[in-house]
Amino acid sequence: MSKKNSEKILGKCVIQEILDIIGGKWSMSIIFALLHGTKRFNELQKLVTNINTRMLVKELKNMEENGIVIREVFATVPPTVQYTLTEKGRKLEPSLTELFKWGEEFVN
Amino acid sequence: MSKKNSEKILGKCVIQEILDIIGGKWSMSIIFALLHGTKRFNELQKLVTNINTRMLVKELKNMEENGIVIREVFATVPPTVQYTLTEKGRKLEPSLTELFKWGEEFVN
DNA sequence: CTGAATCCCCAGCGATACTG
DNA sequence: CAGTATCGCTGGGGATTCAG
Repeated sequence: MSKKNSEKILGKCVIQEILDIIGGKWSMSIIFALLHGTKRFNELQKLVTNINTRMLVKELKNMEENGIVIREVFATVPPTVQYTLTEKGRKLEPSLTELFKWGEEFVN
Repeated sequence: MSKKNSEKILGKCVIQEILDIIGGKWSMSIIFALLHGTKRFNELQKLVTNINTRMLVKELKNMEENGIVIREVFATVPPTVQYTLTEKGRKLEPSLTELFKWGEEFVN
């Protein structure tokens, strides 16, 4: 990492903005779950261990506003809602992969 | 990312443990600052914009307990304390670099 | 099935003043 | 210089219930 970049990070606080988007307790887990493809609300709740309805709704809404996921509603009975990662969301995969590699090596 | 890995992440909540270590508001900024080498408490406070004494102390202590940084005290007058990234800490650089690349491309 | 609405709690964070 | 010690807040997060 160049010195120029580190100045940007610390000076303009890019990190803070990044954390606003994916720093939530469940954001990264949700993104992970969506990396394998579109999921329904229901499926996400099962995949992301211990998350409750309220937080899942909240994080998904937040992620939608930040252009990380796309929300598609189908007027069926019962209702069906699908969540899909956007390009912006999918491009987080390298970051998450690196973090995960680090976790595997050093956590515990 | 393999399906096997994603199960580990979501099932055993590795992400949560990672976020416990580097999910704090200032942790990543501090690590960034330390990537260029050992820094004194004083220097860190100048480099990490807008952080206050209490939080800097707290994060550094937390990072020390998690084996991210090493704290060295010199019995000089006035006192000198140096903080240095450990191997474990330095190996976070790829993750931070990826996150930063993403931020540069998509934030704003 | 997919949320919206409430209520509530506490941990994370900030500001400031003080000390060896 | 490098922290401690207090005080206070606010908002992130949890549990639960209701609704279309």
